[in-house]
Amino acid sequence: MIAMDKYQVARMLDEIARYIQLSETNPFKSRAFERAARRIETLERDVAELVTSGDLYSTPGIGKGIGPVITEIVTTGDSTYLDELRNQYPPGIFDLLRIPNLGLKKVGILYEQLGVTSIDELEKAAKDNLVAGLPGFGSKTQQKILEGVAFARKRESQFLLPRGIEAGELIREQLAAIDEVEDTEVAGSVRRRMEIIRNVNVVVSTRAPERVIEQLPRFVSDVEPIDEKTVKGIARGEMPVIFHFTFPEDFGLTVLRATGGKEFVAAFEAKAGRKLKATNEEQLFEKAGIPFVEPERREDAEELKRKKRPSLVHPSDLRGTFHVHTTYSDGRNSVADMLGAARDLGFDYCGISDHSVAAFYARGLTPDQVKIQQTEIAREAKKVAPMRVFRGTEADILPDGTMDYGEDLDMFDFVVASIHSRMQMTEEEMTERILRALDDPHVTILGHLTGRRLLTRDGYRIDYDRIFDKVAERRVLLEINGNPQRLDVDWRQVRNALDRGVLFTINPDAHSVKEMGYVVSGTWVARKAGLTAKEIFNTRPVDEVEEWLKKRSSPKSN
DNA sequence: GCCGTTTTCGGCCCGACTGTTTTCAGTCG
Repeated sequence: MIAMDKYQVARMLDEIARYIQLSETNPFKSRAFERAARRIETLERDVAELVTSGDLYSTPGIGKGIGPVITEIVTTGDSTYLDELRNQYPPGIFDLLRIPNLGLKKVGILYEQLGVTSIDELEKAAKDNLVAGLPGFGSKTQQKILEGVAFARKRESQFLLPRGIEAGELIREQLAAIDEVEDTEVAGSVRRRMEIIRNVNVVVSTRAPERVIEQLPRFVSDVEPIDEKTVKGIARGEMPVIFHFTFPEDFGLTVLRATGGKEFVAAFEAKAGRKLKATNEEQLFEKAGIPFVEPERREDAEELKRKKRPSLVHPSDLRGTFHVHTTYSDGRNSVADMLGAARDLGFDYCGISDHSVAAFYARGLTPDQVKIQQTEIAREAKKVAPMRVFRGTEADILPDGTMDYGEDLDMFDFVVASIHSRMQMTEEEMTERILRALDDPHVTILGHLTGRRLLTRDGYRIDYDRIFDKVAERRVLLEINGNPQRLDVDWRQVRNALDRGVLFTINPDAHSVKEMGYVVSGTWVARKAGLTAKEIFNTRPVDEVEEWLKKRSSPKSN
């Protein structure tokens, strides 16, 4: 028996489902595989044991078609069915899904009829006017495809921050193992924790740069010099890495310059007055007589003008969090697993909030299902005591601004109000919609303010001033959504919100145990905006939080 | 492909939007 965990099995079933969608006209066959994947994924027992015990076929959604596929995967680690499907299509066919409004059906047609297997080939076909004549396609679709190709190309040179952090730290470790390297630092936009980056900057302190440069091809490809102190390379075939070489006595200044931003560095150097020798940045600031400025606060020179430096919020300040999904809706892990993850983070409290019934696509819960979940939460809460557990929901703000669940929201300790539908309203309509939701006394937290998906789609347009004023007036918490694809609210808007009296909460919007770590990415936003612990609700002690939530859920106080 | 006190075939399936159609298919959240 090969050791396959349930997630590996589910991934293979999902891949089969995608291939079926490409080729089959019957949408229900692919959906059956997806359903089976979800079933396996949310299994409370070992998938291998399910197979050996013979209970596989009494599992809902698994019959004589999918059952043997799962059995083969679990016993051999492979699927001949999946291999056949893979052989029918070119590798990389799913790359085409990066074009907006291209789904599996259209990709299937493009491949079958025109032999299109890549974005380049798609662009050529569209330019040759071959796409417009296909069934289900027309001239507008062809035009949109060309726009989509341009969109995807632009995105190819941009990356979400975690990719840069991972690449930078890996290279840093590898460099540190070289004898001639005395010190290293990841700098640039990665160190400033910009949400979207174009490259990774690494500063290398050494007496023998040429000896280090010789070894760079071990970590990156396409190594080429930019100038005598700077070398460029490509990590993992996609991420540009810029190496800044320096002697140890100039390490401090080189790190500062390579970290940026331009405006900050210029103001710093003007203030320092001369080129300072320093083996690290702290020493550099000290010699310049300038209190240290955290890298996140260096987008402009404002911080240099300030007399007092705020102590930026740190992940260790967080004592708990809200907005955590479970297998009851679209999360990948059980209530017990998610609470365990919160406890492992050292939290004193955790709020569970699955989707509401209107979020059909995310398997939102009916009120009856909520009752069942709350019974389970109560049971699991005992096991993680003294950590406290709050029973919440991420309820949809409906298009008219009323809240999903209506008066049934009384069932919850807290309510995250979010928009998941009808996102193309005008700014005025969207603002009114959110303002109305904020007037509902059940609402505790306003979730992912703009609904943006970084590198994928812009958020909906809203009147920030009016919404922040209402959030403050209603004493609703404004979520800082820590999912690196969202990081919503944008850090550039935070100061405005703060000035209007808004209180924040850093939430992971976790859909798995691993994503509980998104509370850390949430602090990136807070820190870039200059927030301290006192402006973040979930740095408060659990008794205070419980009291606050109780007050909010009794309508009289509102 | 799965399912069935409406059981072996026909239904499964939310709702808005877009572009393609001339009544609907594909995409998205």
